[in-house]
Order: sequence, then C-alpha cells, then structure tokens
Amino acid sequence: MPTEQFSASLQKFGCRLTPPRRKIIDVFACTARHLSAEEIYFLVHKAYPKIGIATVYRTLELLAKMGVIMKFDFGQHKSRYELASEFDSARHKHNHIICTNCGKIVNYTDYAAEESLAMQSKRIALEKKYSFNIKQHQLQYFGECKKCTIRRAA
Amino acid sequence: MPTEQFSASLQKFGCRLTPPRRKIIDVFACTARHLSAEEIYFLVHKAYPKIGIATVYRTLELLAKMGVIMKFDFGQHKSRYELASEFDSARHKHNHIICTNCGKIVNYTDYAAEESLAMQSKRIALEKKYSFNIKQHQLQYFGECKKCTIRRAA
DNA sequence: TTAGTTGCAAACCATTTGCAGCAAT
DNA sequence: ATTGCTGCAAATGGTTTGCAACTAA
Repeated sequence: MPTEQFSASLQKFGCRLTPPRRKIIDVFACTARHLSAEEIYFLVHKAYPKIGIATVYRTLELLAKMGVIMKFDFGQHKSRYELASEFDSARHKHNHIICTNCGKIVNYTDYAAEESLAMQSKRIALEKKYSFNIKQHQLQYFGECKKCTIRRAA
Repeated sequence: MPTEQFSASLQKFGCRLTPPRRKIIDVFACTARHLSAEEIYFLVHKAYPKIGIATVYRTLELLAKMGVIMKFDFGQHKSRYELASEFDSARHKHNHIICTNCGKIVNYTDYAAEESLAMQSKRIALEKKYSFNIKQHQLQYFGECKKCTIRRAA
C-alpha cells in the first residue's frame, strides 16, 4: 500500500501516519496470511524493536475498522488478520481449511468465483429480511490434516 | 437426548455418565442456541448449584469431541456452543449473522438446502486436494444490526 | 475396587486499559 | 501548540490445569 494512499485513508479517520503504523502495514504487504497479533509483533519488532504489543493491537483494530485488514477467529483463542482482498493485489480471494488438532490453516481459492457470487446474492436478501447492514462473510472448513491423521493412527 | 443413548455414546469414549454431564446436555436440549460457557454455567447452576466452571469447560470439550455439540467462535473472545443438527430434532440447519457492534447473533435457515448441498460437494474435492479429513464447515455473515445503525446515526 | 470425575483455586495467556511522555500536523 | 499516539506495566477476562476428595461402573 503506497504511503500517500495510506496516509490519506488514515486522515479520513482523524488519524495520523506514524512509524509503527507504517511498519505494521508493510508486514501485511510482504508476508504470508492469517497472522496472529503476536506474529505481527515479532515481525515488526525486527525492523522496529521499540514497538509495543499494545500498539500492535490498537493498530490492528484501527486497520480493521478502516477495512484495510480482515479479522478472523478460527477457534484457537486468538484472532488472526489478513489484508483485505481489495488491497491484496498479489493474491486472490480465498477461504480457509483449519486442522482442529494442530491448528494448521490452508487457504483455498478453488470455487472462489461461485462462492463469491452465491454469497453476494444471499447477502442482499438476508440484509432485507433480518435488517442487517452486512459488511463481510466468512466460510471455513474444519477437520484433521494428513499429518495429524497419520500421527494419531501410529 | 435420551439418557440411555447418551450413556452409550459416552461409554464408547471410555467416559461415565455423571449428574453434571446429564444436566449440561439437558440445558442444550431445552434452550436457545449459541450459548457461551458462562451462560451454560449459570443455567446448569440453577438446577445443580455445586457445578464448577471447570467442569462445564471439560464437558463442553468432551461433547464437542463426541460430535454432540458444535463449537463456534464469532470473534467475541469467547466460544459459543450449540447442539449438532443431528441431535437437534426440533430445529433446522442454520447459519449465523453477527452484529460486530453489539454481538447480537441471528440464526437464519434460508438457503439451508442449497448451502448444504454446495458445501458438501466442495467438501469432497477439498478433502482430496488438500489431504484433509473434513468434519464440519461454518459460514457466517458479519455486519451491523438495525438497532446499532440507528443508535450510531443519532 | 479402581479409574474416571469433580470442585476449588491458582495459573495461563490473549487482549485491553491507564497514564505520563512523545511526536505528527 | 494541539491533539493524537506510544510504550510500559498493570489489569481483565475467558479458559486451562494441578490436585485431593469423590463416585460411577
């Protein structure tokens, strides 16, 4: 995300562009997905050692409110975050498969088009019927990965 | 869930039928959905005051492993639980719409048939492609409920 | 009798908050 | 100069764990 665009987006929220914020958004731009707050903290820490974990949490909340990142919860008692697909130029829309044993998370892009279409058409009807202003949806599969299945059988 | 069936299911896991477990499953049978551990604790407490919160958590984990209940995480920093649809004779398969402002959760049964069909057919292909043994899926919409939208505008 | 279970209290750990000093605009 | 932002440390709150007493089978 270019600095000027980021700065302008922040200003719309009455917020300032600061070094920690710049560093955190940079981590999203060049790293794998569904990072936890702690993982983000360590990655930023390399380039900016004086970062505090509280700043990471506050920035993540802000970025999520701005719609720049998405917040997920895969039942692992910690939130995970990824760049929103609009800002993720290098990749495609995807959903997740989670191993409930080891916590492994797989992105899959298969069916992305059909899913997206189906979810959008339902969205309109649900918004009307349930008086909701829907902003996003999530879809995930849970199960056991191969490695865990093998280990359990042994 | 009849006591005999429940007892038999527990035995398959080398577990015993105890009063707390009986009470907890009873709460699921006659209460609204997506309960938190704390809510379950209070509901059981009425009929069985000496219950401890640790027992609630241990029982919920066991029931989830048995496939009797489903565990959800809607980004509210607490897990929620409901009877698995196979054991929920009185109701239908459904998914959730969550208000990210006040935490309100709505069940919707619309599209249940199409969704179920689409998810199942994808499941087979995903299992093969990603070497996963998939056990369940979840699908949810996030947004703002009418009450919160009105309050924010005021 | 003997494992599995329970309640209690303490521990854990992700996340939030108060605050005094700092810095973007 | 003003107001937002930061790092620190302490607090919070949901969940887990150790353990001695208890109980279903």
